[in-house]
Amino acid sequence: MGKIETRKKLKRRAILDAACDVFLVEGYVTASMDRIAAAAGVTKQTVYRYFSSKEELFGEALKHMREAGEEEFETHLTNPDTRAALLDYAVGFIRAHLSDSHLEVYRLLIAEGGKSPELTRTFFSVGPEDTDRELTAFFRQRLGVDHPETAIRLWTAMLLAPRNEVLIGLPAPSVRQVEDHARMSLDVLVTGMGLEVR
Amino acid sequence: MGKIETRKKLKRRAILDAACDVFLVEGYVTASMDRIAAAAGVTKQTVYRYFSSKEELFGEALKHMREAGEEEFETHLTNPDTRAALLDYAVGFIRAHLSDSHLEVYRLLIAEGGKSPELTRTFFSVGPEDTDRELTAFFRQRLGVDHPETAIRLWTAMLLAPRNEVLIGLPAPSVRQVEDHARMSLDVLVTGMGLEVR
DNA sequence: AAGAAATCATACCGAATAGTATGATTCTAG
DNA sequence: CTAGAATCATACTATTCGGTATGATTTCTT
Repeated sequence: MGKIETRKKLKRRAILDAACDVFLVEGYVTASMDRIAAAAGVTKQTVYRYFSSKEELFGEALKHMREAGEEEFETHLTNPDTRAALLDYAVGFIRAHLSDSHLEVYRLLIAEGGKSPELTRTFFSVGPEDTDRELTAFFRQRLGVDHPETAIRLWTAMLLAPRNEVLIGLPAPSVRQVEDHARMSLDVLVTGMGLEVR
Repeated sequence: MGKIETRKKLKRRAILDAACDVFLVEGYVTASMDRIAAAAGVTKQTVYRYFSSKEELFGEALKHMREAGEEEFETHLTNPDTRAALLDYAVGFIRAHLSDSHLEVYRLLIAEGGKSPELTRTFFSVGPEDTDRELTAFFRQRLGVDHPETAIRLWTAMLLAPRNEVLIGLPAPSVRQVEDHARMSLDVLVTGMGLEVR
């Protein structure tokens, strides 16, 4: 019983997967429902049985991406060695933001975000919230910073430098360069903000 | 004599101006040659007399934007007060990158840059080069930093935080917030890198 | 096995678009 | 003033795309 239910869910997933692929590669405007249907191994009518319009499919595909793309580099924050915890977190953060999937999603959202800001806002407002909370707690408890928002903001900005460079066509940094950059950013943050890393 | 030459140049400029406007607002795919022609107060055939295809027009429009959008916040670097020079430079830098025109160009390039990386690369490789050279010289001469690349990279990254936030739909910072952010970034840089601001 | 739901294959509609064609009209050069 | 150009106005072609319609076929339920 309920066999058709699971089949339905599978079809839905297949369509969403295909939609993500096609949207990420081609962008919202260029991607066609025919191509998405073909990529899902499904007829266009089937696509329309699950999603009433291209716009709705796009929105659901974005949700799908977010759910699929959740990373957990905040686990590093449990390391008792404070400096190692921060360094590992930083490297994980940078690497995640340099991954193809992250870059593609970011490109897509920035591109389409000009016309529908709510979309961009809702997308970005959900993902990082947990991580942000954990990081804030870490700064408070382990570094003794009462209001760590500024420190986190500046640190994050420094960590995102490689991603922003890659976005404008510069070559991706090597593993070694990522580590160096993480170390450097952490040092500047710690010294610059007068933090005590015991 | 040569009256027709100037008329030709004016028409060309008018078309390029219109193309920039339309491309920036609608994006490459959505923008139509009909609308661009209309915005330029010109027939589509006239557009095609000057530019052989939409793609060529897009490339020329990008060049046009770059030439039109050159800012000179590096003039602040001549201020004999070192700290004031850096602070004014920072504020100018942030404000420029928060302007609508900058944001729009950035969005357009990031969006279209996924498919044609050379375009993005060439666009960004020309503009900031002068500014970068002056800033490098400043760090060397006035701050005594032999290899200021890292410092400049981290500083720039911090300064770009507001722009990246605006890009993902967060509200634009006030004038006061921009100044505070510039001050904070400068302090963290100076202290963090152990620079001597005399 | 039989009826119902989902899916397929295919064709179609209306709108939009890049690019071309043509003939009339305006502007410039000599 | 006149010849040649640039431009205009308009229409056309071929294609693409979002979305719908239809009738056949497969898949699940009972």
